[in-house]
Amino acid sequence: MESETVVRALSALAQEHRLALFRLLVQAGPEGLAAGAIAEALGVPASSLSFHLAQLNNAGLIAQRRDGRSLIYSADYGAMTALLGFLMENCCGGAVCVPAAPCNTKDTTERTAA
Amino acid sequence: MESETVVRALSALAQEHRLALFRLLVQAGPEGLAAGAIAEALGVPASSLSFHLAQLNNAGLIAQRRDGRSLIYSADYGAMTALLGFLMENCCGGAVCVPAAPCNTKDTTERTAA
DNA sequence: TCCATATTTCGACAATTATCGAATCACGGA
DNA sequence: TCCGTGATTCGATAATTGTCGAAATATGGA
Repeated sequence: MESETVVRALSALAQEHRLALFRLLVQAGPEGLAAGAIAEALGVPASSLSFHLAQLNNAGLIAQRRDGRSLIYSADYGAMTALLGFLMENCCGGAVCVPAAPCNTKDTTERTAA
Repeated sequence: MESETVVRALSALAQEHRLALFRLLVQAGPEGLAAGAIAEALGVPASSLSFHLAQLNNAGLIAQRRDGRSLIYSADYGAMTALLGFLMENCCGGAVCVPAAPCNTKDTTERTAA
């Protein structure tokens, strides 16, 4: 995982609305939520939400799929796992002290084993 | 751990120089590094570095102590652990799937067990 | 085809952030 | 006390980010 990728992911999460949004999706599970439902849950105007969704999507933290007229967003657990792994990777002088795979979800992306 | 605290911590890490700086301190261990040594290692002007150190310090991610004329900075493993714990806390529908205590270091601050 | 709905893109503006030289502060040694 | 060094604060500037209404795009149904 590259440093630039990590910075983008951290930047994406480093904002009240987006942090709340991401956590909402994490809790919603793989089924995800429609953009409209998220906007209502967070009390954010649609255009603002769209901006934040784009940020998270660009950072690779969430996935997008279409269902009829709705766009469904869901958290990418694999990306989150990779991020946490990176942050821990040099903890205690280079030894990974915790298995960097918190959840037994089928990762949608690479696992960055190296 | 409050959402605002988390955002501040993530914001602090969401910057190339600060991410590199924090990781440098994490690798340096509890002994830490003097500001000057960090500036040289990262190739950043002293005043710029001071700004970034203040950000990380304000976010509670690093600790500061004085040794003669030098100010020594070191990573706060407890804060990092708390942050990772928060990010995982609602993973998989509310169950913490990994013990949120990656390292066997004596935490310098509170452990936020709750 | 035409309309209604779901969502994004555009555009303009306010607010925050990063940068870094110069000035200032803090400490130790002579 | 006075000087030198390590580090921070100040101040000005450039760049990035967040906000949200209005307009545009995409899709399904009549």
